[in-house]
Amino acid sequence: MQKLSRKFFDRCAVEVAKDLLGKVLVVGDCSGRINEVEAYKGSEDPASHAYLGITERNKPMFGKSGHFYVYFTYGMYHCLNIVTEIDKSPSAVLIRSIIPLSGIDIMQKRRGKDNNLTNGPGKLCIALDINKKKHNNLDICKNNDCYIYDDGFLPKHIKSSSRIGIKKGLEQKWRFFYDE
DNA sequence: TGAATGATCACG
DNA sequence: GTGATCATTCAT
Repeated sequence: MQKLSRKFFDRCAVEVAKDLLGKVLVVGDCSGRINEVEAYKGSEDPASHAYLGITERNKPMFGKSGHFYVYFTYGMYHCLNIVTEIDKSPSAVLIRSIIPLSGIDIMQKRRGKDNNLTNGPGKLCIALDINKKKHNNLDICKNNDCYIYDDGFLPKHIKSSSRIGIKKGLEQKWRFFYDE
């Protein structure tokens, strides 16, 4: 079980995004394997929250890599990102979907009736009880409750497409996922 | 296809 | 302050 270090996250967001596929995200008593992500870069990416510069919300993206960036959207949902790249380069990887591994009963309880526990950015934050107050800007390289580790699993075929739910930056195929 | 639902942002 | 927007989800 190799816990991912700062060095892993300190690279181009697109590379980190691809390499995060198959890794295991741990948040408290729950965990799941990452199977869908999106990369968001800073000044060169009009779809990124960081495109227009630093604000109160996107501040974590301008900080050190290996931190959570959690934001609240559509008045109802949280989304989870991992900050990447060196120092002040404001990039991040959005975790869009995970496959539940442990703490499934807890996640079931939090999500209610729906069988699809964690197959969407808003859903997985509900299942893992991720919110801005507790998790935003958390250093996942130095935390014992929240971190990502490599258990040796390698996705067979990684696919890519345009990112979901955005109007700008559709030409970049920075959504990455795998089926098996 | 559209309603839910409120933080966030740019503007002034 | 104000109005538009929004890296979503769920029920029609």
